[in-house]
Order: sequence, then C-alpha cells, then structure tokens
Amino acid sequence: MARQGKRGRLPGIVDVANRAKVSPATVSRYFNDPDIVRYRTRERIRKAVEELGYVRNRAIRSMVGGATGCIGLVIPTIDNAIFSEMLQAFSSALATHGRTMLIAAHGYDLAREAVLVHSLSEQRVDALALIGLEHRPETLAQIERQGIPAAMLWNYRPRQDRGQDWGQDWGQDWPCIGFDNELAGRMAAEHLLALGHRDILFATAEERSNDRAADRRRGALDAVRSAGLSVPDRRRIVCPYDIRMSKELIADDLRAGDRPSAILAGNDVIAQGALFAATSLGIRVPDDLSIIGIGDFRGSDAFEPGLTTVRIPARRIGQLAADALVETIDWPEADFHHEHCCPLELIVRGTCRAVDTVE
Amino acid sequence: MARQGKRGRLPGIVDVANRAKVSPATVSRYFNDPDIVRYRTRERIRKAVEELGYVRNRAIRSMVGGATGCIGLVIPTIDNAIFSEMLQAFSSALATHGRTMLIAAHGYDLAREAVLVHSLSEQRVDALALIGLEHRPETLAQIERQGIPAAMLWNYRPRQDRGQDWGQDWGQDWPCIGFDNELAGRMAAEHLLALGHRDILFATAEERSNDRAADRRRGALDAVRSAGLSVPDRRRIVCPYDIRMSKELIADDLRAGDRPSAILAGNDVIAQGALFAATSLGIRVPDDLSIIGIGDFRGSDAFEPGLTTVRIPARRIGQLAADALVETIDWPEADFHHEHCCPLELIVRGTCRAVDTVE
DNA sequence: AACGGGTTTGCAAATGTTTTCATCACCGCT
DNA sequence: AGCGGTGATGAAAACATTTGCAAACCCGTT
Repeated sequence: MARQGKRGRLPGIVDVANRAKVSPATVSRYFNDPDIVRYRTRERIRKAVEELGYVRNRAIRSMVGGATGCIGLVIPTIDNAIFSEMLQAFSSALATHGRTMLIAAHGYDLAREAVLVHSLSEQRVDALALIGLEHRPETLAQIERQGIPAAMLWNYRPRQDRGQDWGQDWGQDWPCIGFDNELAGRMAAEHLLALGHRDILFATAEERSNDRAADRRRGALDAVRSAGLSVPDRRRIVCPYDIRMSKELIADDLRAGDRPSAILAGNDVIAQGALFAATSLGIRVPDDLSIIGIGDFRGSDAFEPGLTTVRIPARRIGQLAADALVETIDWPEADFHHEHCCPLELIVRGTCRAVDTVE
Repeated sequence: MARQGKRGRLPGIVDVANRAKVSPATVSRYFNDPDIVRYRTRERIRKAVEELGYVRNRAIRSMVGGATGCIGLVIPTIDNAIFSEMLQAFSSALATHGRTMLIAAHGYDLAREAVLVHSLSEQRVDALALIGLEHRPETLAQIERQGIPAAMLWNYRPRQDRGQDWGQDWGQDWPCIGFDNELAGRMAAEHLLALGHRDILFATAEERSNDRAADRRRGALDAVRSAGLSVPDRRRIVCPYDIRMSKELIADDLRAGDRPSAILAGNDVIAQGALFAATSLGIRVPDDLSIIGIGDFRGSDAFEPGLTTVRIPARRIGQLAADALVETIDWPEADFHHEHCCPLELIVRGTCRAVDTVE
C-alpha cells in the first residue's frame, strides 16, 4: 500500500463545520476573531479541529482580500555574517507578530533583485523589505503597482538625497530604516586621523549594486580629504566580503613594501581578513599597523586583539523593520512615517593605536 | 493626494483575458504551459499582461490542488555561521527550480519547532526541510498527517538507528540528507590521538534539542575510550555556539592550570573561540596546545594558524536537499530513496601538531 | 406573555485560478 | 464535398475561505 497518495484531501473548514454542527462561517470566525463566538461553540469547534487535524489555509485568504501572513525579505547574501544578526532579529520579531518570513538572496545583483521581487509578488507577500536605497526602476515600479507595503533597510539618507546618485524617481517615499553609511565611513576615518595616522590603506567593497559600500567609501575619503590629505590610488583596494580572499589581497599589498600605518576596512569581514594578513606576515597589530572595521559583527569582539570598529545596530534595524511593516499591514489607512536613522557607535578595542611621533 | 488605498483591486486573470479577448482558461495555460497556446494568442496575452501589470497569484493555486511554490526550511538558528552556507546553497538551488524559500528559526527549541512546522503548514508549503533527526512527536505527526513531503538534514544515521535515542516511532522513513556526526567526532578525536595527544579537553555544545552535538560528542568520546583512555569530567565543558562566550569559557579553563595538550571543539565556532582564548593567554598554538574543530566554516581557513577541522559538505547538503524535495514534489508518485550520507574530510591546517615525546 | 436590545450564528455571494470536457477551426486526405 | 484527426480555445465547475446581511437566539424587563 506504501504511500497514501500525495496529499489526499485534507480536511477543510466545512468538514470542521459539519463535525462541530456549525456553519463554515462560524469556524472562520473562530480562527480570525475568536472573541465573537460563544464559549460553548468555541469548545465544539476546538474539539472538531483537533479530531480532524484541521490546519487552516492561510494561502487562500489572499483571495478574499485577506493577508497571507508572509513577509518577504530580499537580501544581497545570506552565507555571510553581514546580515545574519539583522535577519535573526527581523525573523523573530515577525514571529512574535504571527508572521513568517520569505527570504530571497540576489548575490549583489540588482537585476536579479528585480526578478526576486516579482516572484515574491506572485506569492502575495503582505509586505516587502529590501536592502539599500538603490534599486532598479522596474523593482520599484513593481512594488508600487502592486501596492505592496515596503521598506528599505540598512542604508539611510535624508529624504531629498535618496535617489540622487542613480537618477531615480523615488515616486513614493518609502519607509527607510537604517543608518548613515557615509557617516560610518567618516567615523572610522576620523578615528584613525585622530590617532595621528596619515597613510591609510582603504580596503573597501565592490560598489556595483551596493550603495552602502559606495557611501562608506565616500564618507571615509571625504574625511581624510577634509583633513588636507590626498589618497593615492595605490592606497585603495577593492575586497570581496570574504575573510580569506580579503586576507590574501591585503597580504599581497602589505608584502609589497611601503606599508601604510593603518587600514580602514569597509566592513568587519574585510578587517578580519586584514588582521589575519598582518599576523601571517608577522606584522604586529596595533604596534606596526592599525586596523579599523565597520559592523561589529558577532565575534568581532573575540578577536585577538579585539577589533576596533564602528558598530552597526543590526538587531535594532531588524526589529524596527519588522514592527514597521506589520504596523503598515495592520493599519493600511494610517500614514506612518517610519524613518529611522539608527545611531552608530565607535567601539574602541585593540586593533588601533596612536602613531609614533618620532620626528 | 497621498495614498491610493491599501491594495485596491489588482488586475486578475479575467481582466487579462478580457483585454486579450480570450478566456481566462487560456491565460492560465499561457502561464502554466505556454507551448499549448498558439503563438498569436500568446502575443496578445503577453501584451495584455504587460499593459495591465498583471502578476499571477501563486498563493491561490494551492486551492485547486496546485502548488504554492514555497518550500519551508526549519532551522535552529540563522544568526550564526553554522548553517549559512547550507542555507545559501539550498536557497539558490530552489531558485533555479523556480521555488522560494520560507524560513523559520527556533533557537534550538524543539517545542518551538513544532509550532513553526504548524505555521508553515498553514502557509501550505509544498515541502519541508528540518535539521536533525530528533523531533517532537507532534511535529512528525503534523507533517505526516498533512502529507507534506519532508526531509531531515544535517545528520545521518543508518535507518534502523534513527529514532533510537528518543524512543520515536519514525513511522515513515523520511529522506535523510546529511553526514554522520558521530563519525565527525571520531575523526577529530582520532586525528588528535594519532598525533600522540592523551590529555584532551572536550568543548562541545549543549545537547538538549541538538542530536548533532550529542552524536559528535559520543563519537569523540568513544574514540578515545577505544584507545584505552578515560576522560575525567573536568575535561569536558559545554560551550554555546558563540565565539566570544566560548573564548571566555575556554580561557577560564586554561587559566586554571593543569592544561590539556589539545582541545577538541564541537564545531568551528567553538574552536575559533578556543584559538583566541589561547592567544589571549599567550599559549602558542599549535606548539603548546593543539586545537581541532568540526565544520570548516567559511573563513576557518583564514585563521592564523589555519584551523585544522573536519569539513562538513554544507553546500552539497543544501543542494542535494533542494533537489530531492523538488523531485518529490514534481513526481509525487515515484518512490525515491533520497538518502545521502555525505563524506567528511579531515582538513589539516596549522592548529594541531604531534605531542613532544619527551620521555 | 410580549418586548427590546445585544450577541451569535447561518446563508449565500464573492474571491482568482485551474481543469475537465466539449467545441470549434483547420488541415490533409480520399 | 466529406471525413478523420489534431490542435487551440472556451464554458463552467470546483476549490477553501471570508464577509455582509439578515435571521435567530438569549436574557432580563415590562
């Protein structure tokens, strides 16, 4: 007899209704608004549900204008420490609201992002969260056309600056919950400058399809230029978000001689790579070389020496984003202004020290 | 004029049909099996879809017995390196099959796992992937009752041993795609033994709701006992999957004097913590202390010295699992035997060395 | 016993898509 | 011209649920 058939006729709401001797409508109410059904009826239904093993079908509610209970998150990558804390916070905040998270990764490719958004629309997600401010026009158009509540995460700019770089028509002012990436870059740079560093290597990420990386680099460079310094091209390298590859690239650079006195890394992963690169070459950190990162990922505090970095309030962003989206879903009329520019914090640990004033 | 109303009447399949002057049935066919509709008709529909911005509603297909295109993954944690590579592989393999991933994390709590499974059932996922072999009876019953194709990931045991420890009735023999955690523990232990280590500290994870951790610990302990050694209680500590906390716990232990000659860590995160703990105490690795992990997570190769570890084929597991589930969905009749015990590999890097034979 | 108000419940329509079956159009062949 | 067959399309039923509206019910009051 083997398998009893793929999914042979699950009990539906009317089966429950029959068994509990009520109408399907009442069963529906039992689930969606239990308080309006009388206690005794409720008990009968509860029993019927239990006996039949009925599981209500949320996917179908979308038909009658209801919500699916799914919220989509479109993210550049998951196999990386970068977003994992935010992800976790987002997902568990959603769970407390009784929602589930549909997640899709595009691998830092905005064209793929557009197709993912379309595919999530097909699933009729109740809301959508995207990372960053830069998106393809199709992506935005799709979201707007479908009327899906959406939020932009992880980057924040004052409203008027939002579409500027990529000449977008930010028709709608989407809620935006993130932090000022430019400021993050600036804070890191200023810390190094304050310690007397004048020769800094900038190891930042590829900026295609990544407005955050671009903003951070800009902030960092602005800061050192404002200090009257110039940054020669050989002091700028592009690293992937991968410890080992960053380590190798940076080691190559350090080996070449004419070492900088400090490295400013576009994020903690790159900074960790830099730290290992230094160690592998016998360069002492922070005595011979200072390193600063951006992110303060889980574990960055455990490194030896502890990584000096600019902390991104990742959990807070995830939590706020989840709350904001659920709020927008539950009160579609209200005109919330979900705008959060979360504060950054310089975390001073052991990888930076003041440069020797030997002159 | 502010907001144009939450989600005012999206175009449906019949709107498209009217505009293209065909019946809804044909539009449906256009999406699900384009080849059977004539080229000219197809073009008309394509145009209508484009003009109306129609997005088909996958959520509703589930009603008519169709699939939602969503596959659920229930996982202990996401804010950690442990599963991230598998996750990524799983998700992108699903994407190539045109499916999306619904993900939910229970934080190593099998009771919560049960409610997540229920909640994913409500979404009518087409299939379900769980981590580990140990699950609450309700969880299994739920899946079986709903007839949801499911697979167990990340741990593998020969079929007859599966439910043994937790006295389960593994009614159905679920597909199982993982690796032998007991073997992983044994391999790590045997490597240390082969290098002459006799005094090993076992830093493994909490075993409640975590069969993988239990299996690894058992495998490791078995190996050393088979070698005729005994393991005193003070040589066993329980660490969380967190670099910093592991570092602290292990540092406390090492500081206490009477140091072991090696540490066997339950996974790479713990091993990384151990490595930093040693560094922070000025203990040289591998000269004064050997460390071995399990996992070979992204970045473990970049550490200084490179972490010796047992590699888990995480990407492969994710890929295989996705393929297996999609196959089961697409051919519900076929009786596949998806059983994969993926091979492990000892990766020798720099954190272990042979013990000095000083006698 | 009739009444009145609020609370519960049932009826039936509506939702958007898939699928079965029937029809229709068209083609080549006799 | 008629026939058989194939390929494309349409009509309508079915799917599981929600919801507006109206009826029924309950309980205390007159």
